[in-house]
Amino acid sequence: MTALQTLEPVVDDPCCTPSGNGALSAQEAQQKALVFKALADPNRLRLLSIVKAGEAGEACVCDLTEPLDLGQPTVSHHLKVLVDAGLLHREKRGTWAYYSLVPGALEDAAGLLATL
Amino acid sequence: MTALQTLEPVVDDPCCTPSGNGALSAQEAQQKALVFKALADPNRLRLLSIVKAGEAGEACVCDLTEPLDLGQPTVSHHLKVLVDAGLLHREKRGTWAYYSLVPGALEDAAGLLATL
DNA sequence: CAGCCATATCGATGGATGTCAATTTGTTGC
DNA sequence: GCAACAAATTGACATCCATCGATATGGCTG
Repeated sequence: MTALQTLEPVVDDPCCTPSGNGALSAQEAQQKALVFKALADPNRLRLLSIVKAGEAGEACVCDLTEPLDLGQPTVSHHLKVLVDAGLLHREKRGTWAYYSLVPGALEDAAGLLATL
Repeated sequence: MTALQTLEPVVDDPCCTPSGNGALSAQEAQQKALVFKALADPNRLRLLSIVKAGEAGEACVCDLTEPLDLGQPTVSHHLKVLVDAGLLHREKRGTWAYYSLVPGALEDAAGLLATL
C-alpha cells in the first residue's frame, strides 16, 4: 500500500553539483548507499543467491526459510528490503509469493562502483 | 599494528558447499557482506569518491574532513573501515596520512555481485 | 625540551537494524 | 461460512553503528 517503491529518487533539489570535481554529492551518495545497505547482510546475499540459482529463477518464501535457518517473518522482512532496493521482484500466485531477480539489477549495482 | 588486514578469509572449515546448487554458503555470504557493509554508508562512498577524484589519486584526512562536514575522529573512523575492508591504502608521510584506492578493489567488489 | 599540529584511539550516546513471538491478512478447500 | 495454510505486519528487544567530545600518540619546529 505504500507509494514509494522500486528505488525512487528522493531528491527534490536537482541542483547542487557539489565540489566542482567529479565527487559524489551527498544526495547521490545516500541514494547509492541504499543499494549497498540492502546488500550488506549475509542472509540477504544468500537470498539473492538462492533465488538466482533456483529452478526458473524464482523461489517462494517457504523454499527460502529452511536453508537460511531463520524464522518466516525474518525472511519476509529481508525479502521486503531487497524488493524496496529494486533488486527483487515479487509476484503473488495463489497463496504463494514468488520472488525473482530484477533483470539487470545486480549489474546496475556493480556499475555504481565504477561510477564513483 | 593489527594482523588481520587486506581482506583475509576467516574461514577455517573449507568444506560445506551448502545446498548442492551454486548458492552461497553462510561463510561466503558473511565474507562478501563485509565489503558491502563498508560501502553501505553515504559518507564512506563520498570518501572513496573524493580520493578517486583527487589530484594524484590520494588525499589526506585534512582534505577529507571539510567537504563531508564531519568531525576529524569520525572521518578517521570511516577511513579505517575502508582500509580494513581492503578498499583503501594508507601511507603516512611525515605528519600527514595519505589515503589512496587499492588498485582493482572496486572492480573486485563489483565482481562479487556477478558471482552471487 | 616545549609547544604545536595532524591523526588515531577511547568512552559515551542516540538511532538504526536483525531477530523473534504473536497477530493479522488473504487465499484455498471442505 | 469455516478451518487451514502461506505470507505479511506488528511490537518488543538486543545488538550494532555513526557520531561526537576528550584524550593520546607521534612528528615537526622554534
